[in-house]
Amino acid sequence: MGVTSEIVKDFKKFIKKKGLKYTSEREEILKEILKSKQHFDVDGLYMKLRKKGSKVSKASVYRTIPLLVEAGYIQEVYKQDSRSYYEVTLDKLPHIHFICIKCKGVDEIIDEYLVEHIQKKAKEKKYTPLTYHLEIFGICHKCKEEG
Amino acid sequence: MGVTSEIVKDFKKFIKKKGLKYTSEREEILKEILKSKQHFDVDGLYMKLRKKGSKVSKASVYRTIPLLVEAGYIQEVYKQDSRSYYEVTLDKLPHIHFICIKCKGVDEIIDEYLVEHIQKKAKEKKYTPLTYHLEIFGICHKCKEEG
DNA sequence: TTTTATCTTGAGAATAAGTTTCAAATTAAA
DNA sequence: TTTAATTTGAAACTTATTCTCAAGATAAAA
Repeated sequence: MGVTSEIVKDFKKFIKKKGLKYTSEREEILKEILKSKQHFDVDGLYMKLRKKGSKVSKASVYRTIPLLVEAGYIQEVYKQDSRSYYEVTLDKLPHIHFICIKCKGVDEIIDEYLVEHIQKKAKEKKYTPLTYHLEIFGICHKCKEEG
Repeated sequence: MGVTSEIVKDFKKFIKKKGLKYTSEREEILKEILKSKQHFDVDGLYMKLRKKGSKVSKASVYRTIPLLVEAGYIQEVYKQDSRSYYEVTLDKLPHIHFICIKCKGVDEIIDEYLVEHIQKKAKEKKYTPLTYHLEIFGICHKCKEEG
């Protein structure tokens, strides 16, 4: 059994546990998302589904995403121009985004130390963390050299 | 001369340098923002101005904020429900924001350990960090208990 | 299988933050 | 002043996301 079907099975269990109903639309959306290897937004995801003949509505995409976030399969990684971008949570490691204020370039690293640190801090505050962003705004090496 | 009038003077210089015109609206908005001791959003700031009799428009508030960000007096700290929140840039210490997705409450802590850690990571990437924010979206203790 | 209660769906309307438009007002240099 | 350029307020516009609701799907129970 592949990783995808494993996740699909778990998602079904998750949906049931919440007293919700497992639908083909929810499964379709999850499967399409699992194929994405990069950041995605609702519009792009919806387009991809439509192109392959899916009849799923944009409203359903919007409704399914919070479930997938809650289940831990995806997470919001950043917002840009009032649009949210998500990615598949392969591991639970948060990304650090280095955003250069000059060239607008985004560099991304994964930081294992941060995971534990955030879990610890959240515990101190009695928070249940679902997703988190760390953005560092600054100047990249290249722009620094160019003055 | 107080800190505020010092900043106002600098802002005027900044505006002039950009070839723009220094207006009473821009000064009014800056002064009101400098009074804020917490996060603020455009709507709240606009309300405060109106309550004290200001005739400034919301459009002008929206137009002035990017200038103040560029000048370095304020920074965006997080976005929630497609609304941006800002704060006065007093020090460069990063805050950790715990944002409850249910009650919308924001809890803030300052984490000195994180400062060093980020400096280290930035150095590895040859980045010159200017400011950074860590936002943790989740569910607070109170909302968790309430189900 | 049929019933029944509940949930979900699609389509489009509604919402709301932020942007844009434009004529009138303001700025500031000459 | 005069004049050219910028800014303003008000309202229209844009657009991501949410909401509404009737019709359809799900699943537990009969």
